[in-house]
Amino acid sequence: MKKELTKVYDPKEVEDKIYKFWMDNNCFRAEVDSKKKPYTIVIPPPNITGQLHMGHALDETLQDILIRWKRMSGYSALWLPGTDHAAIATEAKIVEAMRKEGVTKEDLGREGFMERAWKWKEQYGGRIVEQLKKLGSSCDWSRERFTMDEGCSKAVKEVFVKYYEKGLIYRGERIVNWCPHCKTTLSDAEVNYEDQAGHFWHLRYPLKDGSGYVELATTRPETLLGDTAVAVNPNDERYKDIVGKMLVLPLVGREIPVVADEYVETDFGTGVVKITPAHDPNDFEVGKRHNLPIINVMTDDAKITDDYPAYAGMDRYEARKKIVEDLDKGGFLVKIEDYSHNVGTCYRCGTTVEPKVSTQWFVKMKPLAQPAIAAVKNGETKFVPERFEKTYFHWLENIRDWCISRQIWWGHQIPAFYCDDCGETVVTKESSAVCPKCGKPMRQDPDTLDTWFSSALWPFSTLGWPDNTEDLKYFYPTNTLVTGYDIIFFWVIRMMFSGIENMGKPPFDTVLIHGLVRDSQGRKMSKSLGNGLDPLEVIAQYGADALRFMLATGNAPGNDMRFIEDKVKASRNFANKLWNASRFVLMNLPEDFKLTGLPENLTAEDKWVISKFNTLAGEVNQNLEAFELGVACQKLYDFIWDVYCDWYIELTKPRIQAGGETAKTAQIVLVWVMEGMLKLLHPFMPYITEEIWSAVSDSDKPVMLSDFPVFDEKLVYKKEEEDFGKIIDAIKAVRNIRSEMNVVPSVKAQLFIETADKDVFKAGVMFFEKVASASSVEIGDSFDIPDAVTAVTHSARIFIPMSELVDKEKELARLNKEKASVQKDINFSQGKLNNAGFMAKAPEKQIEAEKAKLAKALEKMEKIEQSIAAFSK
RNA sequence: GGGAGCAUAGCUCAGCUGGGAGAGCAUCUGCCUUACAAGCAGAGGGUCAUAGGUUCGAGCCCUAUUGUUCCCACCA
Repeated sequence: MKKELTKVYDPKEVEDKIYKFWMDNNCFRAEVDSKKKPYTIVIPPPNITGQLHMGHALDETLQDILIRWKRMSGYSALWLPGTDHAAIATEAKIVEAMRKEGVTKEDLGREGFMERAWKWKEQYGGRIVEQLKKLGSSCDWSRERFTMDEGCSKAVKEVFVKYYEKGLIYRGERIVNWCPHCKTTLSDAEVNYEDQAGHFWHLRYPLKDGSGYVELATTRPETLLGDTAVAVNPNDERYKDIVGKMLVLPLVGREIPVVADEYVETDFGTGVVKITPAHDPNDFEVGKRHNLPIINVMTDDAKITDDYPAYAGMDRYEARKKIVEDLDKGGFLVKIEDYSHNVGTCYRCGTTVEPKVSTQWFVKMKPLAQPAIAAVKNGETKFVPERFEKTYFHWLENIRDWCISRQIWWGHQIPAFYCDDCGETVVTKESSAVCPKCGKPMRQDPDTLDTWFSSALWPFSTLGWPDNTEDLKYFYPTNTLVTGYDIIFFWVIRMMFSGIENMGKPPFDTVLIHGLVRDSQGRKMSKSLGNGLDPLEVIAQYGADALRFMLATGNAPGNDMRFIEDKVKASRNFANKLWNASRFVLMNLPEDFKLTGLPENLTAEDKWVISKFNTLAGEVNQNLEAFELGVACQKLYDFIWDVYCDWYIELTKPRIQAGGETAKTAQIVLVWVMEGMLKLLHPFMPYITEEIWSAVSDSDKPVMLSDFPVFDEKLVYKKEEEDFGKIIDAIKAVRNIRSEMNVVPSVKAQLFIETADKDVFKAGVMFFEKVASASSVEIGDSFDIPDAVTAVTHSARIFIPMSELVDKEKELARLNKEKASVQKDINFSQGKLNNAGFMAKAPEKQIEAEKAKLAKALEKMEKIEQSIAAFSK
């Protein structure tokens, strides 16, 4: 029944096969099951345009670890997958592809374009999904969703209409962020600010009455065309007299007033600001306060309009050059300074954003933000790590209305209809509308919604909302949202208020935030730097388990991490180690072996390893509960490598050789602990654990559906752990001395163990022979062996008679050095125990531990002194 | 201008609610010991950025400083 495993673990041979096995057996499917508690994660839907990158790999790994753990812990665990239509990004990609064929959007028309876009989606939208599978992601693919599928679209319309009716969505003329390249508006979150080197042009505008000039400075001289005022601070004595006077706008000749506004800072520049309400957010506000006209001077692609023939058709930067030239010629240019300032750019294409006044749809944020703030304040939803709550609060407390209309076609078309005759507006879930006033068919708003409008609904739209489905009732609110700190603004916040507003409950109880995966030098991975590492290539080389384990290990929540190939190698080696351990176990089992349970006749080392395993199980659960996945990884690594492989397996070798009952027991414990390790490790390394499980376990269930081990009071063997620790200490002491003396393992030596724990050590004799190179072992109350080296532990003195190798002086020096070290320990412990403050205030447990330490040290000291005395004779 | 993170072994990083500092890699010394050389056994290496403070006790808590990274913000 047990099958042979190859000598080296080859992930390529295993991964696809195992994934198919899981899929074929419907292992990822989560059912609505009233007998179980639900545990839900919705995937941050990757863009259909996307390629899997390391950020995804980290994100998916963390989610898969959690979902597999919960699934094994008896929850009905749903990991709901899907993709995002990524409005602007996708449209840009399609348009680009069309451009290469010489086709434009206009050529195809809206319907033709959409048809093409859907085709593109069918062709490429599944690619990222297939890539996710390579990681081992245990998503319930039967529930896969897409932000533009029928259900999500229905949810979007429902929400839009509801918000509109509640006054939470409105249409209005505002200044918005406009990308002249993508030719669409952007939300505030989609604008990146970067410091750019520029100039400060000092200009002067003549007073109409000819009494002189006003000097001001600007970073954007081309906006002069749209100036409708000049502003000064009302308290600025210098300009008191000219407030209310008229100026003549250079080059244009328009007459504009000087207004007084608090917004102007007296001590910046000349204390005079030109006001261009159509092309600057602040100026727009000033304009509103002073009832200034709004003059748009640019087209959608940021060229000067035909209203200014001298500059018409010029790009804004060309126009800037020309205008400065003309100003200079006209004597309006005073000076040019170098200046660096913050410029908003499009998050997608990097083009400098042009603030622009236009009529758009907005979500009123204040009423939505308040409950979202409250939900985190009162602990309904918590962030891990907690510090990200500050970011969350700060953003929500300062939020402005959300511009949601986009001038592109790929997305959810805004469900608003206009009557071209009477101007009536109707917002409806229906796909067409007739004007309630004039009875004529209405025209739908051509704009589409911000892509985040639909992702905001993801935690409930994917569960069937607005229908009250079984899924929705059972799985909502979801539990853990796992995402990078870089999209808290875009997504987490919007899901929070959407969930609260539409479902009455926040969409998740925990937001687990992770950092970025950087390259080995700490730089952000990016296409332009070409330093991105393809997770699929890493998987091909080292295996998905190795990549996952590397990403999960040593990564604290919220912190960035570097991708270091050596770490992947270390994880790969770990997988191989486990693989070989399982090979050892398998090749030492009888044909008819069947694991039934732990037998009565466990030895000290059996109980030692079982007890340690039990501790591990408890800790791993605790760590996962606290989202300390990296710590859990480390503990698993240490146990499997050090405790199980380096110690326990070695200890079973002499027993298996001996045969009989002790061999049988060893075999059972080997398999029992192995199965437990496979279960504990499975969420982290799903493939290899499943593969080994299929060879080792008699269970008819895959390991991914087995029960996750938990701490078990019955498996605590304190006494045996301690006893066996004495043997380990002694073995280490012997090895240490032999190694220091450069004695090769093939040279065996007699050991005489002087100890009060004779029974404990008697049980360990074969181990000294096997792993401490002993030719024979004698145990007694006291020995007197001249010219022997002594290894000393707190529980034993071990004589190693190797007179030909012993250098008396060196040996004395070694013993004295050890004595000094133990003396230090004694002093330290005594110092503490003699400290009245410590004795009075430290917890009882701490004091007991200190006393125990001191006792051990004193025992050891006594033995060292005996050895020194004997040796000095 | 506001806010946050980070600073621990040569390198990359862990270190949970404060109880004598850990891992991987690298270095050094031995070992092909029939699961594994992607391995085994040992060793060396840290004033936990600096200065104060709280505490019986500080890598961990508080304050300041320095360096560094990032986020937010309408100074034209």
